[in-house]
This record gives sequence, structure tokens and C-alpha cells, in this order.
Amino acid sequence: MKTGKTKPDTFRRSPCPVANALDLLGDQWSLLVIRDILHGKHTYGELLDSPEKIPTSTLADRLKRLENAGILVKAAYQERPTRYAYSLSAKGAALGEILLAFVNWGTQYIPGTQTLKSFKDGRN
Amino acid sequence: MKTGKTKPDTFRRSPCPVANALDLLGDQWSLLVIRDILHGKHTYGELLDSPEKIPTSTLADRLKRLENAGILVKAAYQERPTRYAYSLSAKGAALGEILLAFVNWGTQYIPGTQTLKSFKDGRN
DNA sequence: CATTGTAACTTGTATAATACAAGTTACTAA
DNA sequence: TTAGTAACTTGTATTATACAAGTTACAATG
Repeated sequence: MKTGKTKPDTFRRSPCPVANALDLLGDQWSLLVIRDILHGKHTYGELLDSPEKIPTSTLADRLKRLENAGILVKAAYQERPTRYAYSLSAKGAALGEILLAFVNWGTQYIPGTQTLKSFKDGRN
Repeated sequence: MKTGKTKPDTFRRSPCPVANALDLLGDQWSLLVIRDILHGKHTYGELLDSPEKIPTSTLADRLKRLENAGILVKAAYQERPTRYAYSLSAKGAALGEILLAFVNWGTQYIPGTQTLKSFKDGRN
């Protein structure tokens, strides 16, 4: 069978989907940025305000990487002065499944961790 | 309600389960080590042999961290000379769900990536 | 019109993590 | 005695991350 699609056989480490996902997301901050955008945050300032206190230089770097990877899209939502909003592409929104797996594992195996929802509901 | 369990309110970054999971697993290699053990590898040498070519110093460090975190258990399987096998605790085996989410996302959104299974089946 | 404020970054430098090459220990087998 | 192997450790170079400060382009206030 032939498809029109180009297929990179030139991977940084291996053709494993996990390895390639980790090349992109395997750090302390990327998935937290995705989490915040999934929770409705959109601007640089809102994302800076995370409870984990991401350093501004790290946030700027991650936003660029995730945008280059087609996970985030950056768009000006006003001019004079120009202000930007970050949102998730389909590729980015699909990371919700991975986040969910992390939430399930973390709440079950790391004692004391809690989601915003469980905290609001008083389950603590 | 009172439980007997101690609950750490002293987290490195925040009480978020994702953040705490990433404190442990948020790097390029940890989840690949878990993947290999899930695939039946057990010894240091087998784990060193990954297609991603993990550096030996990095592997030694990850095995220690994951063991300290209660994700891996290390046991001698023979004496004279002593040889060790690494295996997953329940906490570690539960990471299979996270790995699965990564596989699903990666194969869908990173063109050309493939699992051992799809490769063996000739789906490429 | 000068000053203050704010969003969205950038730059510089210190510290920490990771990579790569080589060496070590405790054996077995020839 | 020599060679081989598993499971690491050590040293150093490179890269990533963190922290503090500075920059640009405006709006709003007095």
C-alpha cells in the first residue's frame, strides 16, 4: 500500500511513540502548561500565575516549543496594544487523555494530592 | 471524618497530582524504563539495551529514584555472583495506563511512530 | 506631557541535570 | 593466569533549568 504522506524514519531516539512524545513533553513543565490551558487559561500572564510558579523564561520557552510542535496556537485577540491568547489544537486537546491518566495515577498513589474539583467538593 | 493516614501538605510545588507525578516522572527517561520493564525486561543489562540507548549513569540514577519512590523493587535473583532483577510494584504497574495514553496519542499525532506490535504486524 | 502601570516577553548568569567515556568490583569459565 | 561479563561508579563536558532583572509597546492618570 502507498500513502501520499511522508513518513519520518529519522527520529531523534527511536520510532517508539512514547519516546517521541517524551522528546516533546518529557519535562517538568510542558504538561502543566497544557493542564492550565485545558482549565481555561489563555494569556501569558494567566499561565505565569500557576500554583507551581513557573519561571517566566521557562514559560516562554515551552510556549514556543509547543507552538512549533503544533500543540498550541497563538493568536492576537486585540491590537493596540497587541495581546495574545494561546489555545490548543486538536493535537493539543488530545493530550487531555494523558493528563487524565496522570490525575488518576497521582490521586491514587501519591497521598495528599488533590484536584481542584476534589478540593472544592471538600473531599480532603 | 478522620483517617489514620498521614497526609503530606508539604509538596515540592503544589498538591496537584499531575505536578507531583511529574516531579517523579517528568523527564526523558523514567517512563521508557517503565515501558521496558512492562515489556518483560528485568536486569540492568537488558534495560541498558534499549533502542534509545540510555546512558548507563542515567539508568543507574533512574533505577534508584524509581526504587526510592516505591515504583520499582530490586531483588537479587542469584548469589555468587549476585545478580539483580527489577520489577514493578502495584504503584509502578499502574503506570501502564499512562504509557497507554502516550502510545495512543503518539501513534495518532506523531507521524511514523510505531509500536513493536504494529511493526511486527506489518502495519507500516 | 510626564509618570505610573501592565502585558508579554528577553537577557544574563548561576545552578542543576544529562551525556559520554572510562574505570571498578565480584565473580565464572577456559 | 587470562579473559569475559554483569552491574554499576566516577569524572568531566555539555545542555537545560532557575532566578533576577531589564525591555517594548502601549493605556491611563494627574
